[in-house]
Amino acid sequence: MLSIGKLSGTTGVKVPTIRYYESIGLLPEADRSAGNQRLYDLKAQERLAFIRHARELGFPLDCIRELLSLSDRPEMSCAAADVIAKRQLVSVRDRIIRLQALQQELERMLDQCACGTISDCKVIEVLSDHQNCLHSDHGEV
Amino acid sequence: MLSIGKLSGTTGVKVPTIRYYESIGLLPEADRSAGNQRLYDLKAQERLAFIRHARELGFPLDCIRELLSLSDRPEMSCAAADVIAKRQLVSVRDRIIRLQALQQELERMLDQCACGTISDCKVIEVLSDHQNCLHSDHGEV
DNA sequence: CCTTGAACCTCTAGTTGCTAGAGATCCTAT
DNA sequence: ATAGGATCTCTAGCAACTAGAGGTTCAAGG
Repeated sequence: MLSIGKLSGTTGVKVPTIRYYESIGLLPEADRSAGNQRLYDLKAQERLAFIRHARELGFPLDCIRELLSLSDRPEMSCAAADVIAKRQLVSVRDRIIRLQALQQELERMLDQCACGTISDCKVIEVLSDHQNCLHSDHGEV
Repeated sequence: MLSIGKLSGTTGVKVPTIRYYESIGLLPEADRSAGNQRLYDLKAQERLAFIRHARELGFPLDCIRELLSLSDRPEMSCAAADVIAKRQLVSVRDRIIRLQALQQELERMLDQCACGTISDCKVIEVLSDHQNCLHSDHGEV
């Protein structure tokens, strides 16, 4: 059985984050030592590693919650898991597209700037006047 | 002089967001009508458009605060504005790289999945076992 | 065995950039 | 004059944590 600190060490998830995951029910309530300190077994460790990996892949916590509950039902069809992953892929692709547009806009802005005074700074100018902008709608990134 | 609703209409920034910007000092306190309702002139409108455009380009509010204070000093060198924009460009590029790694990982995960039951679902498997993963560190996206 | 200090505990509050709602007031059009 | 939409202030909530206060427990060294 591992202490929360060791668990943190083996999974790379910070101690307060582990407690946070427990508090929102993503991890089950941990067993406690005589002195009320959390103790974790291998299963908890695997569950946390799963969460961490999914977080690294950008899945929001409620998707992870869903994926975890799916992984507890091995006999079910994996279509639901696929749907979640596909949704995530679409969102990642979308964010890439948007960010690439931003990148171009920022590059253009910087390329044009002769680096004189603020009054003829293209950075400020482009930001001030939407007409100078190639794109009309960026949306959230 | 425009009401907050009209200002919202012309700039595309939602009413509560405008009030929020005022509350955090990004916009100056607006003049008020006899009945205590906010009134905006052209200058306020321009300032808000600036903010909106910078937000669309992904600048965080404290960067925008800095850019706004720069734009108030037209005689200064625009080097500082360039630094902020370059920093933003670096961060955008970095996020693109990370997202592209995620995209590949998700694609690989989905490609491998034969869509049977959860027990042989590659999506769940990849998430469960970091060894199945091409990338070791994704960091925040 | 005792002490020291690191690790742990709970709890609250802060972060970023808003958004949603309650309950009251104002303004405009009929 | 009144109906309704728009505005006002204020609080609370969202994601996904992070930071800090103030107190307890554990493990290693003397």
